[in-house]
Amino acid sequence: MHKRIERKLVQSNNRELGLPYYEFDFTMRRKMQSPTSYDVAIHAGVSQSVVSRAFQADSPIAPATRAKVLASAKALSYAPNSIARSLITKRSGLAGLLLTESTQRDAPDVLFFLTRALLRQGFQPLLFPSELESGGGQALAQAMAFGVDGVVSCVSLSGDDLAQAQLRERPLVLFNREARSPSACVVACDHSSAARLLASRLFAAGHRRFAVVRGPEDAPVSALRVNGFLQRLQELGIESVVQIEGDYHYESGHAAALALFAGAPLTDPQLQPEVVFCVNDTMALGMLDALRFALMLQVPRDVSVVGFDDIPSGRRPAYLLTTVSQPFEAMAEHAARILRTRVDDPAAPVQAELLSGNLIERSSAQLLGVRY
Amino acid sequence: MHKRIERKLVQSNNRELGLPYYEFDFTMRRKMQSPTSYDVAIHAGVSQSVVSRAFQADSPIAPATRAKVLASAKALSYAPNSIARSLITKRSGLAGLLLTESTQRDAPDVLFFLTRALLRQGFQPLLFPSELESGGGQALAQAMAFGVDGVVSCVSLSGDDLAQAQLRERPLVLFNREARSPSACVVACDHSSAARLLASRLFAAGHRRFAVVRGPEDAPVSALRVNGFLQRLQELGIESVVQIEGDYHYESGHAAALALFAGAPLTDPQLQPEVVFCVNDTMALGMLDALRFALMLQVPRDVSVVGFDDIPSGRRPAYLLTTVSQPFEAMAEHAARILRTRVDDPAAPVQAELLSGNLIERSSAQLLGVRY
DNA sequence: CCTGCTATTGAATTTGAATTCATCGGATAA
DNA sequence: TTATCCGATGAATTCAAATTCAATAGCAGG
Repeated sequence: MHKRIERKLVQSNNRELGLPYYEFDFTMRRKMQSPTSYDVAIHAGVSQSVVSRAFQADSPIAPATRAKVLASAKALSYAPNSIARSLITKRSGLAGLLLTESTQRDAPDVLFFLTRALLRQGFQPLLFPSELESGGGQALAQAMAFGVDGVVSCVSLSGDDLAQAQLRERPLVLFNREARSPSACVVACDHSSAARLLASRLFAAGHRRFAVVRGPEDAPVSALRVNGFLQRLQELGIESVVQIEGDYHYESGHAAALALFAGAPLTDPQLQPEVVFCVNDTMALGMLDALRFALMLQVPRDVSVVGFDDIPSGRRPAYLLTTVSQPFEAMAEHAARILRTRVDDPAAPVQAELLSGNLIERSSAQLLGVRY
Repeated sequence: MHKRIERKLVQSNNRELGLPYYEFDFTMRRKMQSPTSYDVAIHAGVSQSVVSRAFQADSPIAPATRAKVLASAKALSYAPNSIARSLITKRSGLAGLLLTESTQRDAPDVLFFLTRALLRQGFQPLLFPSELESGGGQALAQAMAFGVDGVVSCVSLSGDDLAQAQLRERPLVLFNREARSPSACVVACDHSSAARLLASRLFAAGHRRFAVVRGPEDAPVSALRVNGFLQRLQELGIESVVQIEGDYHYESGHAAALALFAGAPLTDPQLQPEVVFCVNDTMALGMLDALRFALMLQVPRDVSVVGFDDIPSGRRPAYLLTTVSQPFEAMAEHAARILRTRVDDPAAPVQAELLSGNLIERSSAQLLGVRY
C-alpha cells in the first residue's frame, strides 16, 4: 500500500504539472493489466473508497462525485474485479450447476433452461459435470471451494453431501432427484403421478395387456415411473405385466421389441401386449423402429407405444410418439427462484415442489379423454 | 490479523491445558463458516504460511510437516478458498464459455464436448449465454470481470472485443467462428471444403440438377457451406442452382420442399432438382418429411436429400440422412488444448485450426466413391 | 567446540475491493 | 456569531491465501 500511496503522490504532481494523469501508471504497470480501483481513484482525483462507493447502489456519495468516478472508470475501461469483491462480501454471484453426462446427453434442454433461469436470477452458472452418477460429493466440494453462492444439482447426493453444504450455509436445490435429507429443497417432475395418469388413460382407451420397458434396476427415476404405472394398473385390476430391463438407450428399446415380440409375433395375438410403456422416449423410438421395420407391425393398429420425456425427435411425423412431457422450463425457473430466495435469506423455509407432467397424445397410442 | 493472533494465543493455551484445540474456534466463529488456513494452522500447530505451502506442489516444506497439516485439514474438512487464492495468483482456474441460445439448442454436443475438454485441461467452465448472436462483447466483458483465465467463444466477436481480451492478456479461442483479428485463435470445421467435397461426390454419383436450402442471408456458416458447394458445382460446369432461404428450423425445410416441388411435382421431371442440399440437418429432416408425407415422393428414387451436421435424429431408420458430420469432439479438444497452452504461456504462437468434416453416406442420397 | 551452510519455518506483506470509523466542510439553528 | 448536525470523504482495516524475506534449527566440516 505504501507503493500505491507514493504513486498517488507522483500522480498528483503530474497532474499539477499538466502532464497526462495516468501516463506514469501505464508505464509502471507492465503492459497494461486490468486497471484497479486505485487507478480510477487517481484518475478521478478521489480516494479508493469513493470509487468503490460509486459502484454500489445505495452508498453515501454525492451524485456529482459518482458521475466523475464513473466517467474515469469508463475512460480506463475499468470494471470492479469480482474476485476481490467476493472475497470480502462473501458473495460471488456464482451458482454451481452439478450435472451428469447423461443429463447433458439425454436432456440438453435441462441445461439450457437452467442456465437461462439462473442467469435471470442474477447467477452466473458454473458447471461441474461429474463423470459418474455417484461422483456428486466431490463435485459439490469443488463447487464450495470455488465460492459458489448456491448449488443446483442434477446429480444424486448422499445425505452426508447435503449436510456438508448445509454446514457451509450454501443453499442447494435438487433438480429431479430424490431428497435424502429433510433440509434439502427439491424441484422435480411428479413422475409417479404422471405415470399413473398414463396408465389410467390407456386403460380407459380399452387396453388390457401391458408391457413395460424399465430403466436400469437402480435408477430411481425409472422406478418412480414404473411403480406409479404398475400401481395404477393393479388398482384397475391388472396384475401381470411383462417387464423388460433397458439401459435408456435407443438400442435397448430396439432389443426390447425383439424380446417382447420375438419368435412368432402373430401366432397368438392374445398373448401379445397391446401397449408398451417405455420409461423414456429414446427407448420408445427404438421400440417403434423395431416394431415397424424389423417386425413389420403397424403402430398403433397392432401395438401401441408410449414413452416419457417428449424428446424432439418423437414429435416428428416419422414417429408421432404419445408421451409425457416434463415441464423442464418451469422446473428450471422454480429451481432458480428457490435458490435466489434462499441465498438472499438463508432462513427461508425449505421448499419442495413437484410439478406435474403433461400427457401428449400423438398417434403412437390413443389415450381416452385426453387431447392436446 | 490482530484478532487472529490473539485467538491463536488462546488456542495455544487451550492446548497446553489439554483442552480440545479448536473448541474455542467453533464457538467464536458463529455457526461454522468454512474453515480458513489459519484454523488449520492452529489445529496443526504451525503458521498459516506452512498451511499454504502444504497445498502447493513444489514448495519448501518438510514432508512430515505437510502430512501433519494435511491431516489437520482433513479433520476440519478444510479446502483452500480458491477466491482468495486467485486474488493473489491471478489465476482463477475458470474458463469462460461464451454461447448463444442457438448453439445450445441446435448443437448441444458442442457444449457437452467443450465442457468436458475444458475440464480435462483443468479449467472449470463458467457459462456466459448471450441472448443475441451479437451480444458477445458484453458477455466477454463480464467474463473478464469474473477473472476467467481464458475464453472459448461460440459467439461472433467484433475486432474491438478481441482487442479488449488481448489487452487484458486473456487468451481467447473462437469456436467455429470467423476470426476478425489476426491475433485470434480459431478452431473450426472446414465447412467450405466439406461442402465442396459433397458437391463433388454428388456430381460423381451422376446428379446434375441441384437445389440448395440456405440459412439466413447474414449467417456466415451458411454462406461458407453454400459458397463452397456452389463454387465446386460451377467448376464442374453447373451454373444455375435454385436457392431457397430458410431459417435453420425444421419447418423451413418443410416449407422449402413445398416451394421447390409445388404445383405439379411430376409434370416435368426434367425441371425438378435431383438433389437438395440443406445447409443443416434440421431443415433436411423437414425436407424429407415433406417430400415423403406431403408430396408423396420417394427418397432417394425421386429426389435425393443431403444435410450438414449429422444430428442424432438423422441417423434413425426413419430418416437415414446422408450428411456431413462436424468433428465437434476433436474441435473441442483442440480448443481446450490451445487455451491451456496460451494460458500457461501467453507468448505462445497464435493457432488456427480447420478440421475437416466427414461425409456420411446413408440412404437419403448416394455419394459416389465414399462409404463409411 | 565453533563456524558456516542449508532446509524449514513464520512474521509481515501483498492482492483488489468493501467497509468501518474518524474527520471535514458546509449548512442550519440558536 | 457560534454551536450543532449532517452528508460526504478518506485512511485504515478486512477478507483468505500466497509469497517474500529474515530468522532459526540442525547438521557437517574444520
